[in-house]
Amino acid sequence: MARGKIQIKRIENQTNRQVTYSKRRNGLFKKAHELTVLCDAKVSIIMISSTQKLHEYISPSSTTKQLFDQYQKAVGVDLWSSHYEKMQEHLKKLKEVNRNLRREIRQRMGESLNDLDYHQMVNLIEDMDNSLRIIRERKYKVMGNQIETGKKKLRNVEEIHRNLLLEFDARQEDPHYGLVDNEGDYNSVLGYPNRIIALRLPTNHHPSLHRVGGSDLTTFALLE
Amino acid sequence: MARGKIQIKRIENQTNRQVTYSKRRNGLFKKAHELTVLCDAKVSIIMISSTQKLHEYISPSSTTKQLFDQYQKAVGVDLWSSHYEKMQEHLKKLKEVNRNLRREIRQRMGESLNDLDYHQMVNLIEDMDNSLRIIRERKYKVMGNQIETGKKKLRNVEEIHRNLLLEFDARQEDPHYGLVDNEGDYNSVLGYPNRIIALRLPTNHHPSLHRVGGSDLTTFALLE
DNA sequence: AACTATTTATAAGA
DNA sequence: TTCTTATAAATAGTT
Repeated sequence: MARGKIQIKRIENQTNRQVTYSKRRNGLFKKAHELTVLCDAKVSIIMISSTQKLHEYISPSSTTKQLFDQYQKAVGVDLWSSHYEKMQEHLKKLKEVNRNLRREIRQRMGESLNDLDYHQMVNLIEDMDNSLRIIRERKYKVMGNQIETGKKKLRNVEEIHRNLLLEFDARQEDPHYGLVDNEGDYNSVLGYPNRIIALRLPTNHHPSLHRVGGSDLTTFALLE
Repeated sequence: MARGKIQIKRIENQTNRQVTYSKRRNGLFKKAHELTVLCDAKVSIIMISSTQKLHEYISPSSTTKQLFDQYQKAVGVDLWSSHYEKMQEHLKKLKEVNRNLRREIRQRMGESLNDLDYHQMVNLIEDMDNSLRIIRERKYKVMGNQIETGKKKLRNVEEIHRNLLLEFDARQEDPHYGLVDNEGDYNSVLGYPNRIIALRLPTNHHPSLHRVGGSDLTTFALLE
C-alpha cells in the first residue's frame, strides 16, 4: 500500500514476512482499539504467526473468556462439550457403580433384602458363610500370632530381667564390676523400633497458574 | 481519516456509531484476512457491538476452537477450569468413595484382610453374624410365603378341577346341560395377570446441536 | 527502527 | 445500506 502495490498472497521471503507481520499486526490492533473506543464495542483478537508466536488483543474491561463464553452462546454449541461430555458420562457411570456397590453392601448387612429373590438370598447366605469361615480362620491365625509374639516378648523381658539380676548380684560382690558404657535399647527388644520407617508425602498436582502482562496488548510465547 | 480528522472517543450519535462500526468492522476483517494470507498466520477475531450483535472472523483452514486451545496452552490457564475443575474434584471423590466401597465388600468376602487388625476383624465377624441371622430369617419368611402361596394355588387348581369334573358328570347325564358362554381366565387364578402393568420409556436428553454459516465471515445474533 | 511515496481506509455527505 | 470523494492513515520498499 505504499511505494508500490502488492499482491495479497503469501510473502515468500521469510524476513519480509516477519516484518510485515509485525507491522500489520500493530496496525490491526490499533484499528481494533479504535473500534472499541469509537463504537463502544468489545473485540478479541488472537493471532498466531507462521513461527508459532501468539499475540492477543482484548478490549479493556473485558476478558477473553467473557467474549468466548458469549461467542459460544451465540453459536449455540458448547465447544468444550467434547472435552467434558465424556466427563459427564464417566461421572454418571461412577455414580451408578457406586449405587450398586452400596446396595451390595447393604444387602450384605441385611438391608434392602426386598430386592433379592429367594434364590439370590440362598446364594448370598452361602457366600457370606464361606466368607465368615475365611475371616474366622484368619482371625484365629492372627490371634495365634499375637500369642506367639507375646510369648517371645515375655521371654525376652525375662531374660533381660535375669541378666540384670545377675549383674546386680555381681556388683553386690564387687562394687567396681564393669562400667556401663551402653544404656542399651530395650525398646527395640520389645518390638518398638526407634526409627521412622516410612514417610508419605502429600501429593500436589495443581499446576502453577501464571498470567502475563496486564495491558490491552500482550504477547505470549507458545508452549512447545 | 477522511473529510476531516476525528478524535478517538466514543461516538455519541447512535446512528453514526452503528455506521462506523459496520464500516470499520469490514476494514478490520479485511486487514485480518490480508495478514492471514500475506504472513501465513492464523487470526481469530470476535467482536460484540454496543447493540450486542456478534461478529466473527476466523482464518480459513482453522477453527475458533483450535485457536482458542492454543491460546489456552500459551497463557497457561485453563479458562474452563472454573467450569469443570469442580467436576474433576467430584470425579476424584467418587473414585475414592468407590475404592473404599470395594474394599469393604472385599473384606466382607474374606479378601484384603491384611488391612484389618484383630479388633476390626472381631467387629466384622460380629457384624456379619448379625447380618447373616437377619438374612436367614428373611429367607425363612420368604420360604414360608412361597409355601403358603403354593398351597393356595394348589387349592385353587384342585377346586377348578373338581368343578370341571362336576360339570363333566352333569353333561354325561344331560347332554344339553348349560352352554359355555365364558371361557374363564384360569391364568389369573394361577397368579398370572394378563395385563401389562407398567411401561418404562427410554429417556433421551441430548440437546439438538446446530451450527450456523460456513464461510470465513459469519454473523450471529446473540442468544438473549 | 526511521523515512516516505504511495496505496488504502474511511468520515461526511448524498 | 451503498456510493462518492476528499482526506487521514497505513504501509512497502528503502535506508
